[in-house]
Amino acid sequence: MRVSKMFMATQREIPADAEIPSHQLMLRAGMIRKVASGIYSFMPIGYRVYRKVENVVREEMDRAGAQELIMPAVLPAEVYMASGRWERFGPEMFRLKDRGGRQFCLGPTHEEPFTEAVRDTIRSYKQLPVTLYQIQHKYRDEKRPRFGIMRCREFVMKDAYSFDCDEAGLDESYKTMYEAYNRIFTRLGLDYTIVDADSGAMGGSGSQEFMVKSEVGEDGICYCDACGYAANEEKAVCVAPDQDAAEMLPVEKIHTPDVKTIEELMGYMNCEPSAFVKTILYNIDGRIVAAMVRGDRDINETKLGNLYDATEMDLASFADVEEITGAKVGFAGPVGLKKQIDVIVDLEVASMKNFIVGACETDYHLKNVNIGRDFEATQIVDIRNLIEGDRCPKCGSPIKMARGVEVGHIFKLGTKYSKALNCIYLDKDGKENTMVMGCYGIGVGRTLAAVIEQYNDEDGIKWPTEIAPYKAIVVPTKVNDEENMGLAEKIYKDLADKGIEVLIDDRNERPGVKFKDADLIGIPVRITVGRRASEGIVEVKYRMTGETAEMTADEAVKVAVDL
RNA sequence: CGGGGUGUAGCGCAGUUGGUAGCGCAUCUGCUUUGGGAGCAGAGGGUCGCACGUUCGAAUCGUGUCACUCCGACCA
Repeated sequence: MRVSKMFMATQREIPADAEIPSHQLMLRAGMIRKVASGIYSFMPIGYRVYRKVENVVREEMDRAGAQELIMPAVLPAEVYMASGRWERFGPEMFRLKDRGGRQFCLGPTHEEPFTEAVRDTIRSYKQLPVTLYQIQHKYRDEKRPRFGIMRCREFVMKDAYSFDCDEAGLDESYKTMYEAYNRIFTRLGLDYTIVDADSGAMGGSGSQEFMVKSEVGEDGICYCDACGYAANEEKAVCVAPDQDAAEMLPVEKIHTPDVKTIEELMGYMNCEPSAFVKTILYNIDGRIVAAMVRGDRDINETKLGNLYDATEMDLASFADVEEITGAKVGFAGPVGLKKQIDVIVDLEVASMKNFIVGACETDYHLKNVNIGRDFEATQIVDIRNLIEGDRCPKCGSPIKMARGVEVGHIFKLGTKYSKALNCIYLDKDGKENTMVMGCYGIGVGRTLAAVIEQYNDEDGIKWPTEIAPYKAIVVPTKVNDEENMGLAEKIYKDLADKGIEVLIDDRNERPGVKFKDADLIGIPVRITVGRRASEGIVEVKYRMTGETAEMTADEAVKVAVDL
């Protein structure tokens, strides 16, 4: 490809609304264009890279025995109604109507259509197991699209679904995908971690996420260097501390006018935040629930929500809080609630004695409160976030925290969808059984962005060879000089003839401009034809390392071929 | 969903007390230049997000609306 003919416009200035390196660089390199919030076009350079990522994914899925097909992006409402997800997805689902008023949506994920397809095709255990996949656009009307292609409303996902006779089969299929994922992310050159994850809205018995460690990651990762434990913050298990052996003291009511936050209370009562227990009221699918964690801890809404199989949860409204506690917001506590509600107590709180809570009376707190004596817990469970330095649930060593970008997620779904959609097969005995499913996703665009996050410098992108848009770029420094340009053209032709993806920057621009562009779009090898063109000597520069070397044109061709 | 910010040329931005719009980069032409985003001279390009209002007159003031964006959505 000739750069002079290429549909590409690089930009010198950083677009104002791009926050993270991958987003800025993709815009500057002219790889993508925003069409609306969270909706992007891929321009030629960007699309080349995108297709390469897609192909790595495709090759490894095929190698693992999965079969590719494609489902529609536009799906009728009924497809999601049997599983209950038409309602459950809520406002995240893009919905539309056809001219006859029938309801459709843009598919946010495809468990249902895949399950239907298998249900309608497979009758016998002899046809199982099977793993199907597609690389298809997904649509989710995200609350907050962010970071360019990282979190989009329209995005491309490779989603695979496995169907097995039983749990043991699922374990096998899952393992096969697990291995395929490792090959994919390794081939893409990513530094990633596999963490235990919450199965969330997908349901099911277990799942793991493939996380690319990155400052800009939206997920918190907890990991242990000592034993290798790694989990998403949402899922990371907290260990119950030792029981406080102190004697129970008599409850005291303390006047605390206008003291509503833990911080104010600390100052007022001259105590550490760990002496308090905060009682937070949630509205979980219309039901008000109290959750209690130590004053300096954070409630893990995922863990709490899972107790109730929640679809929607939020903090209770002020009105609800006042009605239930009989006090203004800020004085909620487990003692003296005006209505009978569930009180979920964090494991850690259960080990505490004589703590301070809101009194359910405006301007008062209670001191020396104890579980069992002063109030009853509905459940004592782990509902807080793990924090750096907490004990590892596996080996007890201090836990470390990092941020990560979730590029892949694998789930053991079990029979959630197969049961709902009646996806059954006949076993050896001619008996009907429900298929056991797994599902496996990779965000193609997000993975691409994650690669850039890990491979860039102040000059631009440094593509790993596997997914570089072109392997090499030939840069003649003087396009009007016959000798110079002639040699450049020869190298270009040699490489092209050998099937190497190569660019020639034949623009009548100053060398500096060409170098800047080559660096920005991140071509792995640059072959500069310059001063020593008459001797047949060129300069080879490696984008990844910055190394340069002078060599003959033929040697340079060989370098690019051998890449 | 809550709060903030911003909408002026392809990109980044300026525009004073209201008087029909400017800078840098990019683009086009010419000459010079040619190893890290060149110089000079010239040129083209804007319903000032949209609507309504105030006014003799609105990019500027008011109201509404849309879009984009950031923070928060851990507060008891």
